[in-house]
Amino acid sequence: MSDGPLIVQSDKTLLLEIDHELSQAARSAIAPFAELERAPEHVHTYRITPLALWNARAAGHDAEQVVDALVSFSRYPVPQPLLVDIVDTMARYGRLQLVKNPAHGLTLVSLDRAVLTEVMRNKKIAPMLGAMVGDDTVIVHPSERGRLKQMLLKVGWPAEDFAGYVDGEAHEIRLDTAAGWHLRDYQQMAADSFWDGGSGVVVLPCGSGKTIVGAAAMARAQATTLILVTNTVSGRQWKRELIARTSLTEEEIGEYSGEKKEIRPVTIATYQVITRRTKGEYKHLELFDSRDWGLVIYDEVHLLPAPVFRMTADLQSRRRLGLTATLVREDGREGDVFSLIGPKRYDAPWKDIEAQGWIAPADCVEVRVTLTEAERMAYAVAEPEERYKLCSTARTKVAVVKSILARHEGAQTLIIGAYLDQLEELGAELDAPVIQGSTRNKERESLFDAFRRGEISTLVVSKVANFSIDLPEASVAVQVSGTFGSRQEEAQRLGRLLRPKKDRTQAHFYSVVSRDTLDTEYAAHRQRFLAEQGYAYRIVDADDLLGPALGDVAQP
DNA sequence: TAGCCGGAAA
DNA sequence: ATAGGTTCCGGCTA
Repeated sequence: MSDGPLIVQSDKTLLLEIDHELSQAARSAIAPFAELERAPEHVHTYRITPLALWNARAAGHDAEQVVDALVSFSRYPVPQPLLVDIVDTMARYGRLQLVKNPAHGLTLVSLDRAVLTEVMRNKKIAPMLGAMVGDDTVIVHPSERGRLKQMLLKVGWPAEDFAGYVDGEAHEIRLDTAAGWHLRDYQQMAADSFWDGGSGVVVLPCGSGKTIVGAAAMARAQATTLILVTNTVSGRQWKRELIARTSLTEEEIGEYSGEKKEIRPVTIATYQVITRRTKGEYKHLELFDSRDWGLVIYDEVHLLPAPVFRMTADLQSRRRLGLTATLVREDGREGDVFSLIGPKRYDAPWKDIEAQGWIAPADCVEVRVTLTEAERMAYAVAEPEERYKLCSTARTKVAVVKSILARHEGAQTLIIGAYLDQLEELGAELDAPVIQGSTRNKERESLFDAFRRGEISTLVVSKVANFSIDLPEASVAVQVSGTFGSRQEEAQRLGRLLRPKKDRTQAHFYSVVSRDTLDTEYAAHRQRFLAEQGYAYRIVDADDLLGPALGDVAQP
């Protein structure tokens, strides 16, 4: 095709022309194996990475499909060396296999003698391996299963793990569908492809019911389950949901958190509490050994802290399910998620779930604010480490936030920011309560409840809202500042709005950004993940907010 | 003695 | 690279 939307370059970047009529089709064709790097107005840049290719491979795509996607949407002839490289890279996945050998236990097998020899010679890998048995098989110490996979990925020969899992202690868990609900198609598919794959990650948008996918996995496993979550409040949401949707009762579910230390057939623990150390010793490792867990679920797997990676390396014989809305990590440890939790087993584009009506459509607007002369000058002379805070917390934003609120009078609105001073100021100006880290769990619950009941219409929240807090009624969010340029943060924040609304109306997400400053740069970086999911931000001048209603602003 | 609060740690 | 969130713990109050 000579007029396709895609330009394929030999440096492994793909340029996608957004205004082309086939751009959507091309986007979904390349999404399984390419990562979005830049998303300005007209041309988006994707990159083909080895990890993305291996994920595609684990998901059942073969090199032929990848090549076909590139060739059919490409405007110019696709560089032949790139195609060869894609075929070769994809062929690396699974050349080595971890297999349980009836006589020798865990083994690493390859029909390709040279590859096996190459990795056996590697100084870091050799100590994990035992004796050769036969031409193509080497013994692996079972305790090195996870670390070996990490290393093999690092040297470019990711192993496919066929060594299987222990069943764990049996425990009856059924989905309680009597109450007139059933698994949605994508939830069923996610649970099935996780189970068939053995271990791995399911990526679904915020608000699409990831907990239910976890419950479905538990019902498949029929075994005791350890669920790891980011904080106590989210753990309690899990518990409520499991009681409502499964045969599990209150007594069968334990909370292992800062406040309680219950260990039950299904135990929900916070990452914080298990990574807690006293005198350098991990205090709560007992949790992993206290029961013969058949399944470990990692909620918000994009936030998995380093010590949990280390512990997970020792849990390779247990089935592991990672759940997240945004697999991108800001620390570049995607490879460790791949080797220790498993490949991506299922993901659905946010826009597809939206089209099916399971999440609310969202209108994303970046509002550009012009700083006052004084603010601009303060920014100009500020030390580099002060600059971001200065521009993102500029007082001029307050009036803009007010005018946005005026436009959505009566809507349940969240004001989200990263700096507490700014949030306090906004709370005072808007006469709205502020929820931050120091807000006690009890008060949080009561404020969130009041918000859910509609008694409070505006809530100012700090990074506490980055985690899975369920606020189905929120339909407008105004972001006033963020952490660095965190893509997953932006996605989580938009995610607060995506539970479908009763009247099926759309959600509104505003990002208020100071013009001509770092704020704009970071905002652009944060938007990348959502841009990849097909959320097109409109940029609106703050002054225009005083003009015609936003919905009437002409599209560029 | 339970619950609340503020500070320290990682 | 920074600010902020989380948990734990010790002191205070009723």
